[in-house]
Amino acid sequence: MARARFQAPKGTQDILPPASARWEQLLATYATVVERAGYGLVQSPLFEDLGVFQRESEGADAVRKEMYDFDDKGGRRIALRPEGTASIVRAFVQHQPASPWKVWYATPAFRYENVQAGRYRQHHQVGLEVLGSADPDVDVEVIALGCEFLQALGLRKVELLLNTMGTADDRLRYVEVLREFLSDRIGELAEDDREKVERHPMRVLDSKRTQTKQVTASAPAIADHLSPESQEHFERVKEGLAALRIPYVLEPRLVRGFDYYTHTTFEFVPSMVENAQATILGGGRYDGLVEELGGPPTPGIGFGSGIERLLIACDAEGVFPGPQGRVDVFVVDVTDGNHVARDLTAQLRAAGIRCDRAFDGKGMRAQMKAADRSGASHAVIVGDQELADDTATVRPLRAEFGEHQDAVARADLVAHLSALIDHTAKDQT
RNA sequence: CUGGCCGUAGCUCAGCUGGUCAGAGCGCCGCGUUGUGGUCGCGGAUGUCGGGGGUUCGAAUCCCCUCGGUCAGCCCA
Repeated sequence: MARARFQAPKGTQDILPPASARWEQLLATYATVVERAGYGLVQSPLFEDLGVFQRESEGADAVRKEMYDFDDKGGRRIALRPEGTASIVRAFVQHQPASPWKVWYATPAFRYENVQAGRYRQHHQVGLEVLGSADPDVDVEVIALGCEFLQALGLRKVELLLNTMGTADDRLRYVEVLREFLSDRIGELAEDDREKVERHPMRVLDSKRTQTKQVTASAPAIADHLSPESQEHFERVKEGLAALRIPYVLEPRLVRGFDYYTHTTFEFVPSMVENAQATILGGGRYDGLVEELGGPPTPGIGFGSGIERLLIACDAEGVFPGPQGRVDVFVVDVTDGNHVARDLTAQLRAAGIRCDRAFDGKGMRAQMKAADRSGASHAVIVGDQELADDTATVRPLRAEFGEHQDAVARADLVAHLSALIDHTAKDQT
C-alpha cells in the first residue's frame, strides 16, 4: 500500500459503493413510510448551542462526557448533535409551528465514547417526532410507523418491548418504592451497581450484570404505581397496538436515560443479533422536554433508529440485500478513438437508460470484463463493422438472456434496450 | 474512562521456541482469442510485517510505549 497518511477517525467509517447503495435504499424506504403518514422532513444544523443538548437531568454528566463540544471562534459553546430529538424540539420552540407538528429526520449523531459492536463515535439515525398532542393514539401511530419501517426492510425477527414511565409525579413515588426495595438487597447487587441505588435507582433496572438482574427480576414495576390518568394512557396505547395487531412484550425494566421521558417508552430489539448494543429503534414520550428548552408546556413523542444497527440486524436475518447493479447497459467500443462510447452513452442516458463504459482505450477483452463487473445485463458493442452498418450489437451478459446477440439499427437501439430492461425489472419483482 | 483479544499484499489469512519468513488463496493487470465477459490455462504487479523505541551478531517473531481494530462494562441508536 502506498502508505495512507490519514485514516478515518476512531469510531467512524467510510461507506463506499456498493455498500452505500443499501444506505440510499434504506433512507428512501424510511421516507416513503413516514411521508405517507403525513410527516415532513426537517433539516436542522448539525451543531447547536451546548445547552440544547445538555440539560439538568441526572444523565447530564454522562451526556457531557460523551459530547463533542468546543468553543467556536466567537466564543460560543457549541456541541455536535449527539441525538436527533433535541434539535427538533429547539426548532419547534423557535418557530412555533401549528400542532400537532409531525416531522422526520435523517442525521449523523456524534458521541465521544468507546467503540463497540453496534456503537460508533459517528453513527446515523433516522427518526421522527410528534409535538403538540398528548393523544395516546399518537403513541400508537409512532410505534406502528416504527414497526412498518422495520417490516419494509424485511425484518421479521424483532421484538417490541413496551413500558411506561408514568408522569414525573408517578416516577417520584415509584422511585421511593424502588429505592427501598434495592436498599434492602444492596448486598446482592453487582458491586458497580450499588452506588446507583441512591443517585438513580431506575438505572439499576437496565444493568446488564447477571447478579443485578437476578435481584431486579422481582423488583416492583412502575406500571403498578401509576396515577389513574397514567394508567388510562397506558391502557389506551396497549389497546391501540392490539387493534393494529402489533405484538409487544411488557418490559418493566425498560427505562430511558433522560429525565424528561414520560409515559410510553419502547424499543425494538432484533432477536438474531447477539451484541450487547442491539436496540435498533427506540423512543418514547417526553412531555417535559419542550418546557426544558424554554417553550410552552407541550407534549411530545418520537423515536430514533440507528442505521448501522438496522443493517447489522438485516444481515443477521439475511434480508434487505440492497439494490443489485448500478447500470443496465455497458457500452463496449472497439472503434478508433472510442468516440462512439462517448456519444452513445450520452444518448442512452438522455433516454433514461442507466449505462456506463470503459475509458483509457482498453482492449475489447478488458472492456467486456468491465461490462461484466458493472452488473449490466447487456453489453452494446460497436466496432468498425457496426459503424459501417449504422448498427450496434446487443450482447446479453446474464444467463437468463441466453447467448444470442442481435445487430440492432442505431435508430432502434433505445427502444430495443428499453424493452429488454423493462423485462428485467419485471423479472426481479 | 476501565479491561480481554487482535494488527503481515486491495481482501481473508499462514509464518513453530528470534537465524532464506517476505508467503498462500481470492481480487487486480496482461496474454492464450489484435471483435466477446462470466469458466479454464499461463504470466505479472503490489508489502518500510500498524507506527516509534528497546534487547540482540541478527526481530514480522521477545519487551515497552503509541495508534488502530474488535469485544465487554458504562451509556445508548
